[in-house]
Amino acid sequence: MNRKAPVKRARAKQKRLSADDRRSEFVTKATELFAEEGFGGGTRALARKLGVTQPLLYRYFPSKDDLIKEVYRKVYLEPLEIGWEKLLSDRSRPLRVRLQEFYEVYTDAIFNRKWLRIYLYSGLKGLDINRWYVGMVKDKILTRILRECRHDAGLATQSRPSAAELELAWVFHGGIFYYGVRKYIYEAPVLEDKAQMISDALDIFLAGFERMAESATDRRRAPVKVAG
Amino acid sequence: MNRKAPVKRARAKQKRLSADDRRSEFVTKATELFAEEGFGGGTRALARKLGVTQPLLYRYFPSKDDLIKEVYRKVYLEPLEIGWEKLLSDRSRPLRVRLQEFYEVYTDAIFNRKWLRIYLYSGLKGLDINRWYVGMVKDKILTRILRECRHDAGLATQSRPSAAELELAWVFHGGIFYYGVRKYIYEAPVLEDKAQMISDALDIFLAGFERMAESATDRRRAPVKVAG
DNA sequence: GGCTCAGTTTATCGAGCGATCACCAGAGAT
DNA sequence: ATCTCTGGTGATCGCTCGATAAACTGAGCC
Repeated sequence: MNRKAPVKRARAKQKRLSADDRRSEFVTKATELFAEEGFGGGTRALARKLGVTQPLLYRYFPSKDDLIKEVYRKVYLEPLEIGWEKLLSDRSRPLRVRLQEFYEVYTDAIFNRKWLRIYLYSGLKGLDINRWYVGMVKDKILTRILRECRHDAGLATQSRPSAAELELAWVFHGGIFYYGVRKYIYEAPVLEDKAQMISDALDIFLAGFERMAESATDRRRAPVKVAG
Repeated sequence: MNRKAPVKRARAKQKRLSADDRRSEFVTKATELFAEEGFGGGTRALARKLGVTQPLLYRYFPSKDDLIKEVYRKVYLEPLEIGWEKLLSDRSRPLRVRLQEFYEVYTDAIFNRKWLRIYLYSGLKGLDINRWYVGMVKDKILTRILRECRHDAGLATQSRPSAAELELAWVFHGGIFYYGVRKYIYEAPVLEDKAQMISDALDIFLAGFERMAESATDRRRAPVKVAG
């Protein structure tokens, strides 16, 4: 399977890669191309990026759509490699520190032009994988964060967070996410210190959570349909 | 200029609209089409939506690109019709109330599938008009909000907000914006009471601003490069 | 050397795209 | 009734797209 060093490396014009290498090269360059041009990017432009001809693509993928699916898989699964559970749930460390570190590594993983653009393009296509990712963020990140917050505040542990809590977490999460969009999609000037931005966002989120927890039963304004 | 009621209305197949009507019909339907399909949407599909033939488009627009520009103009200028300045700067009303109302009418204007999708598509194309809009949000909304916040907190009025303040406001604004994205782009379930979401986001933003104002000089964590 | 097999290219197809041009048709003025 | 002006159509051009089929080529094996 693994091609073993063909001895004569670095030829002038290296053609004839191993099947595995060529295939992953297609996926990599396709990710770059689609990130810039959208999924309307052409197979000929892609081939040009690899220095090969266009029909070669069809030796490795039955259709352009299959290539796109592979790009999705790679992009969406990449940032999941970090050990989220451990980071967020390790109660031997202060909550504040855990959250700070989690969002630093999470944004390290997704705050780049390639990831964000592919994510937005696929979101606009309304694909299932996008919905899956959003659900994953909700279940694996936000719900977990809220559980830790409740524990930290000495509140009863709920199996699922309330809708209001979840929305609070979403607005917090979305605010951080939008920082990446401003920087890498809109290319607008942002506060360069990302860790500081996260820290400030955390400050107000945690303060907001405490406040919500304190006034859980005696909300100043009319409560809506919040259960309990 | 103004076509005067052609008397015989409501024909079975109303062809032959006035030039003005047909032109704006093209823009309207093109907005819908491009919102769904992206700007790669075809001129034939557009013509089909109007019930006319494709070459007719070129009686009204020199090229597809010109049509797209018109769509941009319409979409980006639409939400600007609200009287922002008055809403935000009317100091006879409590700040909290002003902010709540502003974000309610602002999100009423932009939280719909058409606007958000066109906005994201054009943002991905990296067009000048998008940068212009982001700068406008910064100057006309966030800067103004921060000025009112500083006034409300009894702080000295600055000509321009600090980078940290601005980032705080951006994260807040982005969090609200992302609510719209979740609802209309990702079509994910959201807390349906939009006003409540805004209210909660405002709570934590205002609390965060106060906190930042209080501890402006004696930050608990190591200050970074914040001026002053 | 000659065979084989896998990676690559050349040539090409049919469909769809944006755009152009000559022509058509119907309402209003005369 | 006829003319005219203009909104609208039919046919088509050149190009690019995704995809296919057949031919080519070079490394490994006998």
